[in-house]
Amino acid sequence: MTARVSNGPEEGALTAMTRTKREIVTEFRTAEILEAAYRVFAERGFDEATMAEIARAAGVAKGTLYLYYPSKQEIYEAALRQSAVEVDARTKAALERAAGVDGKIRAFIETKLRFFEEHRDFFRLTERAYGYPARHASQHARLVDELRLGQVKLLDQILQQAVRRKAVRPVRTEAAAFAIFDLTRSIVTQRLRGASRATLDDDIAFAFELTWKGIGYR
Amino acid sequence: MTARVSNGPEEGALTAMTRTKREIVTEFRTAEILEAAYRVFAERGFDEATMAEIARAAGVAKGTLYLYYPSKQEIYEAALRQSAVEVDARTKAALERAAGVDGKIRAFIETKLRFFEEHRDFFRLTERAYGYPARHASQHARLVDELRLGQVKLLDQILQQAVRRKAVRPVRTEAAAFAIFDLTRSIVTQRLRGASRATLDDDIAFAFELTWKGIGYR
Amino acid sequence: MTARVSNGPEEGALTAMTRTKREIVTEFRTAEILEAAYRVFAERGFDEATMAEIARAAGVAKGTLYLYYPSKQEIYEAALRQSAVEVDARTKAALERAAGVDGKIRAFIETKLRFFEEHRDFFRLTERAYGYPARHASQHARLVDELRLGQVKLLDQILQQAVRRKAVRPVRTEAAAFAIFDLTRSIVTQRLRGASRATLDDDIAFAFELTWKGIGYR
Amino acid sequence: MTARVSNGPEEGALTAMTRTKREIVTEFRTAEILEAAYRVFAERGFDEATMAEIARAAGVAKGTLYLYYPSKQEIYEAALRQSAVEVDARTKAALERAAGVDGKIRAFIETKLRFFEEHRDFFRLTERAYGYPARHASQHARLVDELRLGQVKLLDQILQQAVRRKAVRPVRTEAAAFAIFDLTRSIVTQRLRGASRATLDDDIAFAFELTWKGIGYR
DNA sequence: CATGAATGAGCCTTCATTCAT
DNA sequence: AATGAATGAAGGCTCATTCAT
Repeated sequence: MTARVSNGPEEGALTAMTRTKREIVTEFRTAEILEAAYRVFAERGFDEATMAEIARAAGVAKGTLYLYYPSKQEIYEAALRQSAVEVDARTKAALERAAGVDGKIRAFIETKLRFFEEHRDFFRLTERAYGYPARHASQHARLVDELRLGQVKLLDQILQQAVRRKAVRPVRTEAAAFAIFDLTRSIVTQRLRGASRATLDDDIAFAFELTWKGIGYR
Repeated sequence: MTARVSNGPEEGALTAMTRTKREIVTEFRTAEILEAAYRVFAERGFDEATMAEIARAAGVAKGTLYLYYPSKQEIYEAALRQSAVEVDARTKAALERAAGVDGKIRAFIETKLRFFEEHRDFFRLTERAYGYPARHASQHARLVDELRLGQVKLLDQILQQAVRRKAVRPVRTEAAAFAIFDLTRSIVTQRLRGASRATLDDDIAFAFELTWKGIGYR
Repeated sequence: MTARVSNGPEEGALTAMTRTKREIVTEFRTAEILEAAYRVFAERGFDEATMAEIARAAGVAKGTLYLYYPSKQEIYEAALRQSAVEVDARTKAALERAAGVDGKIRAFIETKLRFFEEHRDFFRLTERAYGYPARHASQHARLVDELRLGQVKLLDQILQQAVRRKAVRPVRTEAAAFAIFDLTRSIVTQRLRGASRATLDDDIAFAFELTWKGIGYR
Repeated sequence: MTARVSNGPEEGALTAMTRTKREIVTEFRTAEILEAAYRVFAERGFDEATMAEIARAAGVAKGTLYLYYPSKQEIYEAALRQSAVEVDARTKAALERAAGVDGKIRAFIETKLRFFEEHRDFFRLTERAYGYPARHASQHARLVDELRLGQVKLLDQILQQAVRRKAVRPVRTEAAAFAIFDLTRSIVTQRLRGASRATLDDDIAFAFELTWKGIGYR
């Protein structure tokens, strides 16, 4: 990650290389484990997933998992968080590129649908997270809500602006933001369960239209 | 299960009485267990719930649970199913009473919101069900989908009629039905998480308006 | 344990019998487990002892252990405590029976030596306890010290009386009590390690004489 | 281990120097590790101590420990042995300096009390060793007994001489040696547990007097 | 020589399910 | 029919030891 200028020609270079190598290996392992955990948690859910299975999926020994994460719970949260970060980044980028309130809302819907179309595990992971056992609720529920609220806020801000500019009717923006968020989830669910026979574009158009008319353009 | 041949008339009468008693007790126990399971599963989720806890909540011994249900899994499914039956019944009744497409859709939303407002456990139980481990997926996912589809179909039929009668624009009715179903879930979720500070009536109005405008009245 | 007077001749008797039976079984199991734990802990020490081994020694399944004790740690403490209680009881009884300061000190030594001669596991269990890991120190060390102090106090009281009556020279009684206690331990250790080829009576006489001369008879 | 044949004189010199360096480094590392192991084992006991902790305390990597010792067990034994060697050396020196049977016994007690007063870790390490798991008993118990016997023999020889010279009554010398050894331990234990409020000199005097009267001077 | 990442055996504990009473 | 004691499989986690760099 960080380039280092060394004075001594060999020793410096060696040290630099060693460090970099280690960092690379660590990053690689971390990513590998997360990727595996990702798949396993999506497939099984938190409780049914076993560390043995995650290890197997990651191609490492059980003990190795604990070199990178202190507990099953933390692997889970890391996987969840990483997923969220990726979605968030994509969504934000898409929203910035898009013009107009309608453009932004459509972009939101489209990004989500396209993203989850390719990353089904991700969606299942998130989806499971909502109905999580109460025992870990304090840590867990907070995280899930946080991630969800991040997304909702993006929409909320757009809607607030839209209301101020009278681009839509004076709707309760936060509630509407939640609604749009969940409606998008709804469409994704249908697609992933194979319930929707429509094309992706059709589903995007459908979701947008429903939303756009719902919140009342002028 | 086992047929019993009785010789005398009195013994027969006795058997009949006994049977009836048994049946009553059985029904009573079954209901008691289900009610307990219901609360516990809603509180803990499937994996975190223990048979011991359910037994305690039901006021019976652990072994007794197995006299009425063959496994934890089946208790869970029975609880889920019973919940669904109750919601279904309420919804159907409300839909019958309501007049007009708009009236029926509003009734659908209202029924759900009011019902879950009072039966939070029920909602949590259902909500958890969506993210259920894949191990039991074959049995379980099918059940959850079935329950969900039952509700969606009610909406779908209303929408189909509405489209035919040109009361709404020609939307893809099934997809719209799913959307309305999930939008309702969304509002309930917000209310139950304490996120919505609006009155129940406001939320009902909000959800209906969004939907109604969304599917495009004329 | 507690007798119950029942009014109904049969039902009462049945209930009473059932209760008693259960209590007996519970007591039996508890004793059985403790006895096994006792042997295993004496043989292996706390850390090297496994629950599996204790279960095997007790003739029950691993899970059964947890029906009677909440953790390995608690089994250990219970074993230790029971041992201590037994020794204490014996010692106290012997001290009461004995006459005179010299008689009581001799009785203390004799009781210990005879008891440990027959209950070697017990001694090893206690002996191990002194060098116990610091992790559990708070709970554990306190218990061990408590047990030890109980014994030392018995001796201390005798010595105090003896000093007051000028039966021995004005020695620091508590320190002397500790010394007598540990000297007894010392002799036991030698016997148990097979280092002493003397008869039990000889060892008792030897220990007493050393002590008695040490604290200074007149 | 492996002999190396050197061709040129310079290379030989270099090798010699390298060897010396290596030996120095090896000695240094060995001492460093032992010193660390020493502290950690005293603090935690054998089982609770981890190789990682010892490595950290020694300022080396875990793997390095295995370059100097083949196993945890052997590090433990080496630490124990080294401690014993130090005590033995001190004791022998003190005994040689002291005159008369009484002087020697007093010297024995004094040396031990003073030494442990400053090296509490050492005492705890030794103390723990007595209650060691039987699994490694063959190797371990033998070592502990050996160390203990070494000390006891020193006392035994003094006592034998004293008996021969009729400086004390004709007591069983080995048993008395054990007793003196354990009585010293007892006093140390009391001091280290903070139970004794007496000065070091008082405790030395107390222990000596008890012993000296016990074995019966004339 | 030194390192520390990787390994995997092993342990405590939980809990669904069974079965004798 | 009801009980709850007993079972034992399974899982998260630790840590001594190895080995590629």
